[in-house]
Amino acid sequence: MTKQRQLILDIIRSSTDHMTAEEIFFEAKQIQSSIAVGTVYRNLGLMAEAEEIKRLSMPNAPDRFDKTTRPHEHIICEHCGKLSDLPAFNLKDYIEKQTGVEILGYDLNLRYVCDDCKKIEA
Amino acid sequence: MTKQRQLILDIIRSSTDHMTAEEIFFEAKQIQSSIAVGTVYRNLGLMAEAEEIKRLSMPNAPDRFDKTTRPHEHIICEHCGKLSDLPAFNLKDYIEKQTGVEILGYDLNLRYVCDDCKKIEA
DNA sequence: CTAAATGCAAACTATTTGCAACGAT
DNA sequence: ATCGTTGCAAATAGTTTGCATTTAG
Repeated sequence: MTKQRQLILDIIRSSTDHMTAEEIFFEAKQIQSSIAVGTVYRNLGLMAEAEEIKRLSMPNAPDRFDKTTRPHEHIICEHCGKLSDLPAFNLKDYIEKQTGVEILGYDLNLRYVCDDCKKIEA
Repeated sequence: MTKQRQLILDIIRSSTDHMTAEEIFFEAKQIQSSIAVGTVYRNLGLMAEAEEIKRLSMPNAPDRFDKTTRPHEHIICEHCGKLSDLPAFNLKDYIEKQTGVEILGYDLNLRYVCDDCKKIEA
């Protein structure tokens, strides 16, 4: 656990958002200006692998990193792009029951229009 | 409808697989060697937009293109990487019931171990 | 005829990697 | 001393774009 890795982890843990590697890199630079982008990517990969954080892959967008590793879902507003958490709702069981296939895991991104954008639309 | 666009569409429609842009490009080259990679990407984007085909975004992998636009799911073997179709099972309704949120759409990738790989493992 | 699409090449975004120097044990 | 990690820079993968030329309607 180097100070760079600790710094990256602290940034993710203290963020309310799901940050991209680039965002994490810029925040890290504020604190340790010598930090390299490669170091950020390397540590994000390692920590995701070790399941200390979770990597979120979004279609046609940079990966984001989630401090919460316990199960929950993600939903993205098609208007403003805001990404929010949704409590887990046992999707794995439902899918296994419906398909009869043993699911090891899944990646899910839900799309909607958030309340703020709905107001603007109306 | 140019001959390039028709060619790309024919390749997708006649494939059993979910091809990447690169794979489509190479197949197209066999038939029209002058075709440019930019043309392939441009047409794939336009046809996905027009919902003549469907773009599949997989984590850490190039996009794939699906001739089938009617609802169904995708499942990937963690061992051999084989991507298969799964019949639709009303996931949107289930999610809307569970979350109380109106879902416009979703991207889902399921992970499992396919039968062939299970045999090899055992 | 003319607007749209092509081919080509260069640009771009996100990410990975090789390597010499550095740092923790 | 040693082995993993860093910083740096160059490389890579996938995709997009500007522009002069060609083509479809």
